[in-house]
Amino acid sequence: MSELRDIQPPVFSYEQLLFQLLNEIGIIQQLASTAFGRLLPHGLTVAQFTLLNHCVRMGDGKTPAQLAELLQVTRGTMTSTLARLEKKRFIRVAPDPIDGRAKRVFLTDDGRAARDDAVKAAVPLLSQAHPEISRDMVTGLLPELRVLRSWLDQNRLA
Amino acid sequence: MSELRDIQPPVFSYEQLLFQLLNEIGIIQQLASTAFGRLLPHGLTVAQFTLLNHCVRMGDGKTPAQLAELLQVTRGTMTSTLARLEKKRFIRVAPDPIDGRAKRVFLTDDGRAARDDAVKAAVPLLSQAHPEISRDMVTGLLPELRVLRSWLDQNRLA
DNA sequence: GCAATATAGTATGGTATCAAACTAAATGGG
DNA sequence: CCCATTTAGTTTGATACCATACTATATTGC
Repeated sequence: MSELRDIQPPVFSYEQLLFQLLNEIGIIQQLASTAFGRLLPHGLTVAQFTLLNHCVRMGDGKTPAQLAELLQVTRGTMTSTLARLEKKRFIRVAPDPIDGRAKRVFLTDDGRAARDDAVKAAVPLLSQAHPEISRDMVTGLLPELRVLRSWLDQNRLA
Repeated sequence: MSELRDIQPPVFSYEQLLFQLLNEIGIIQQLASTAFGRLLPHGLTVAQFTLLNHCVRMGDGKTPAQLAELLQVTRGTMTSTLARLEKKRFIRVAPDPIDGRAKRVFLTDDGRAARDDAVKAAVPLLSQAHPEISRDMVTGLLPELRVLRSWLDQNRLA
């Protein structure tokens, strides 16, 4: 049936495919983060949890500017998220003793506990994905998505 | 050097890996959509473009409820996006002749043109990803991410 | 030293988003 | 037929986010 002369050019251009990919990623993000947000305890939002989680896993004591950079949000957004977490007493913000412009962000015991609660609440949801989303699929996707993220990161097109 | 008894258990649990994956996806979404949003013409936002794009590609005349479902946002969000697009005269919203509760959403010529302009503006950005993000990588990722999206979609955990 | 520049953080205004509460219209079971 | 329930859409209040413009402190070049 199929002959050499029947080979068709790609139906989608590279740009169309990449656009579809980013679209798919956008919807996944939306679904995952609303589902996750719904089960977070202590009135935490996804953004707030992300910050607490970062401090637990990567260590606290960073400046707001560093956190904004690492979590890929603007400094204005970080100002707002930090203020909300501080009001909940989940973090403490202290002036930097050396640089008069800067501040330093520290976890409180309550913050650490809230983060642990949130992790506990999330595990059952994540577990449900198995076996439809296999471990191999996840480990296969991760490095490729890291390449994509890293490219976007470098070509910040700002 | 390496012996059978040296085989280690997985360093990360399935849940941790999946969480990392969703995290990566979240950051990619953030970076891509801010970059994309910056170059959209006619004061379009990503959400507004997404709606116009859907109407061009999948046909117009749908109800707000259908659009909300298809684009994975709440009806409240759709109400807001439709109002903004209507104010720009990029869509027209008409009452459904049969169902007195419903409305129908139609593209205007201006809306179609604005969407085309936006696509033209986006292509150079997407092209820049080549060859770091290969076509094969994109075509490889797409079906797997569709599986993930589809799982999230079905288990809406709502 | 000091003026120009860079960097840290904040404030403002606008869009997107959700959840929850609401109105109006359709549908279905006595 | 009518009341209860469902469905379509809107409104409100809150958070997140960006862009832009601003203040204050540091750094650098001369």
